Amino acid sequence: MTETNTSRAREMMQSFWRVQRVLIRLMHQTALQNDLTLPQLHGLMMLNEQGAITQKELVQRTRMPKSTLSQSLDGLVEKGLIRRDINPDNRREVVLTIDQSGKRLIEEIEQQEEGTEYQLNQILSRLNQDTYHHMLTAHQHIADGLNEGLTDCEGVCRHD
Amino acid sequence: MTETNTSRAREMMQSFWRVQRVLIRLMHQTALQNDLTLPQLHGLMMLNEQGAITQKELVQRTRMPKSTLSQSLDGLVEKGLIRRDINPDNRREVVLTIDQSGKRLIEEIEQQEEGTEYQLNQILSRLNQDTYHHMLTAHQHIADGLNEGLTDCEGVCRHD
DNA sequence: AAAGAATTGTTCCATATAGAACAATTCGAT
DNA sequence: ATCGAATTGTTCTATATGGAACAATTCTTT
Repeated sequence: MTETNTSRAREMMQSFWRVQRVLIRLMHQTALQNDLTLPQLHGLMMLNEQGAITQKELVQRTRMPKSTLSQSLDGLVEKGLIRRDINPDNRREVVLTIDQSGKRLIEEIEQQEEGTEYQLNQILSRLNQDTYHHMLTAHQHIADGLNEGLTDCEGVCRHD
Repeated sequence: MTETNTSRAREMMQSFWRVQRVLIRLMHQTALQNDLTLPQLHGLMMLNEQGAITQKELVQRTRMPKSTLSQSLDGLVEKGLIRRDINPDNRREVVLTIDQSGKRLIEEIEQQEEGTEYQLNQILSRLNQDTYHHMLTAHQHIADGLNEGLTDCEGVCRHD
């Protein structure tokens, strides 16, 4: 045992912070270069993968506050990158659909060599399988653990 | 090979995002409960470990923008948690020192059972050594890789 | 020693962010 | 059918954040 377990938290937070700050800065930069905000980029990427989903779902996936999301989407709609349609079966719900131009933009962003995504792929490709997968596993555990702590039962605690 | 390597970036970003959002939210909460902002908490914790350091150093360690830091410190000084002294040997530099009350506050925060640190330790203690260390290693690689990309030579590229 | 460059912090400002109040719709119970 | 509760999004507002201009000091060159 080379170190006490009692302050893994500290070490881990710092480790996380280091990556986090840089990552955010880069993403932000990438976003700006493409005339988007960070939440917009994040949302658009998620939409690109998921196809048509409701705003509620997008909130759950991205874990952004719904107000932030709602406002970000305005910009995306204005630019014609996505569509906001009311679900006729439940008119409270807004269904988000990515447009062709949106898909194209994401593709471009992926290809930009100065872009975060490209750079990250370079870096990650030098990481060995084990390390990479352990990292993902660890993240999963941590995210799950922390979410439990929040006692947020969204979509889980259904009372019948 | 279960998956293509080409889009690790995507996967990794999402993984990171998941943890990040929750972590920030919790830290923020912890900060608020102790009447601090997030940068203040971050700075104070760092100071607690490092002892007396200059603002410049703190910027480097936390990777916060100096403006954010400068403003956050105001609050900490007002509360008497830290001291800002001018370095007589270089009067541009401000030396930050944590006060007894600051140390005490950090200790309290560490102990708070609802606090992020406590919760994180709980979660992390359930993670096996390998996974944990791989994660740290991966983070290190990523942070280093990304920082290179920024071509920021602060404190590195000294021309003699 | 004086002028210009570099370093270190601070202040100002525009933008991003997220909580809270609000509006619209649907669901459930009577 | 109607009222109240719950769900889903939007708008409003206060705060956090970070870039850029600025001020003070030190270093370098002549």
